[in-house]
Amino acid sequence: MAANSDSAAIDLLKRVPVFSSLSEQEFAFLTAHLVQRNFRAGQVIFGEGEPCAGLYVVQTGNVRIFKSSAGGREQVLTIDGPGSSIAELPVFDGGNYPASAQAITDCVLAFFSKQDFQALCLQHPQVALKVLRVVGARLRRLVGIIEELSFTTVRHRLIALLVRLGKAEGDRDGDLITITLPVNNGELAAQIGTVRELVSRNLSRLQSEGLIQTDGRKVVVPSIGRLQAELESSSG
Amino acid sequence: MAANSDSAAIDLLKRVPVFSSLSEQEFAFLTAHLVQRNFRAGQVIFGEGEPCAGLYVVQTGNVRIFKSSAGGREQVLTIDGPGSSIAELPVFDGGNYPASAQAITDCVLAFFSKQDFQALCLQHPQVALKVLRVVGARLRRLVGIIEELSFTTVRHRLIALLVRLGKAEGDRDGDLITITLPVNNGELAAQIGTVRELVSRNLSRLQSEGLIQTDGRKVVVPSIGRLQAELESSSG
DNA sequence: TCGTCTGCGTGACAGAAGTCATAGTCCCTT
DNA sequence: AAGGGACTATGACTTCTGTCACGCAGACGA
Repeated sequence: MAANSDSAAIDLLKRVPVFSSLSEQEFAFLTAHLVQRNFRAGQVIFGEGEPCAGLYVVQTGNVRIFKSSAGGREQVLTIDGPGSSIAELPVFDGGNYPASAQAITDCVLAFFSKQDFQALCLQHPQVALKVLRVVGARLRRLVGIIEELSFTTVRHRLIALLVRLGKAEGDRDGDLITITLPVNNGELAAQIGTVRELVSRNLSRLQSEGLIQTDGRKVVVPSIGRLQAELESSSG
Repeated sequence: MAANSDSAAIDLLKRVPVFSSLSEQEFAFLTAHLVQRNFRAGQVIFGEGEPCAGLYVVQTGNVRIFKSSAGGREQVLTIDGPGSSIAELPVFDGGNYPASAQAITDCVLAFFSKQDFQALCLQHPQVALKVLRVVGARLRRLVGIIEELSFTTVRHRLIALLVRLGKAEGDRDGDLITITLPVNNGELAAQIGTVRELVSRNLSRLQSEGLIQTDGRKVVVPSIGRLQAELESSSG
C-alpha cells in the first residue's frame, strides 16, 4: 500500500484530466508521492467534517459523495468513477471535508497529500487550471441539484433520473429503451433527495400511466420522448 | 468606462482576496486590463445560459446570483458584496453562466476578460490557488443549500436565516436582538427556496409561538438561544 | 427445508408546501 | 383628498411529502 510504480496505475493517472498536461518527469514526481489505498464496497473513505488530509483519484470502482441528515436520510451529491478526482476543494481552502465519501464497489484510490498537491500546482499552473475546470463541472452539478430540489417534485426528479440513465446506459432496441437500475430504491431516493417509499410509489404511478414498464430492476421505456415531455409540463 | 487608473479603485482591488498576493507591477497589469461597468439597482448583469465573457469583481454595491424557474420562482445561490469575485468558474471550464446575476443596489463592477485572467493565472500560480480557495467557499455554500433544501422545512430554513441575520447584523440590546430585514418577503422566499406566502405565514407562526415579535420589517428576537434550539428539534 | 435478511409495494395518515383569491396597510404621486 | 402601486396577511383548498406499519417475495445460509 506504499508508493507504487505499477505501470497500469501510471497509465491511468495519465488519463486523469487534472494530470493530463504533465510531462514524464512530472509523472515521476507524482507517482513517487502517491499512496494507493483500497476500500471495500460500502466502506467510508472519509466523513463529513473530518479535517482534509489530501486529494484522492479514483483508479478502480465507484465512489459516492453524500451528505447525511440527523434523521438518517442521505443526499447524494455526485458519484465518481475511474479518473475522477475527489475532494479537490478542501485541499485548497483549508477547511474540513464538506461531505462524506463512501466506496460503492470495491475501490482502489490514489491519495496525494495536501502539501504535495499544492506544490504541484505552484510548479505547474496548468494543473491548477485543470483543477479549476474540474471544479467548475462539480459546481454546475451542484447548482443543478439545487435547481431540482427547489423547483421540482419528486416525480420530476425521478423522471429526470430515468431519462439520464436511459440515455447514458440504456439498451436501445428500436424506440424501446431498457434500463437496468444500478441500485435499490433507497439509493435512488438518496440520489434525488427523497425516501424509498416515494420512489416506489412514483415508479408505480409512472407504470400505471404507461410511461414505463417495470420488472424488478429492469425498466422499459416505450418512448423516451413521452417521458421527457413530462419534465416540461410540470415545472413549478 | 474604459481602462481606469483611479487610485480608489486600485486600493479596492488590492483588498480582493484573489489579488491580494500580487506585486505593484502586477497590479499595473491588472488595472490596465480591467473595465469598469456600472449597473443600476435591479439591472441584470448576465443571464443564465449566456456565454461567459469574463470575470467580475464587485467594487460597490451588492449583487445576487440566482436561478429562475419556468414558473417564475427564483432561488438565490449567493449574495456578493464589495471585494467578491463572481463568475470565476465559467471562466475556466469554458461553459456558459450557470445562473443569472443581478444588481441589488446600484453597483460598480470591474470586468476582466477570460483571456486576461487566464493569462494572469498562468503567470502567477498564486492567483490560481486563491481562486481555488474562493471557489471552495462557494462550493461549501452550495452544499449547505442542498442540505437545507433536502433535509429541512421552510420553517427551519427561515429560522436559520433569522439566526444568521441576527448574528451578522442584528442590533444587540442585552438579550434582545433586533433585526431589520433587508428585503421584502418575496426576496426572503427566494433566498430560502420557497414562496412569499410561506414566509409570511411562518413569520406569523413564529410570532404566535413567542419566538419573535415583528413590526413591519423589524424583527425582535427575545432569545436567540430559544430560536436556535428550534433548529435542532426538527431535523428530518 | 426452514428461518432470516433484504428489498419492495401499499395503505393510512399527518403535516408541509404551494396556489389562488381577497382584503388590508402604507406610501407616493397627482 | 383620491387613486395607484407595492407589500403584507390570511383563509380555503389541493397536492406533495414523509412516516409508520404491514405483508410479500426472493436470496441465502444453517
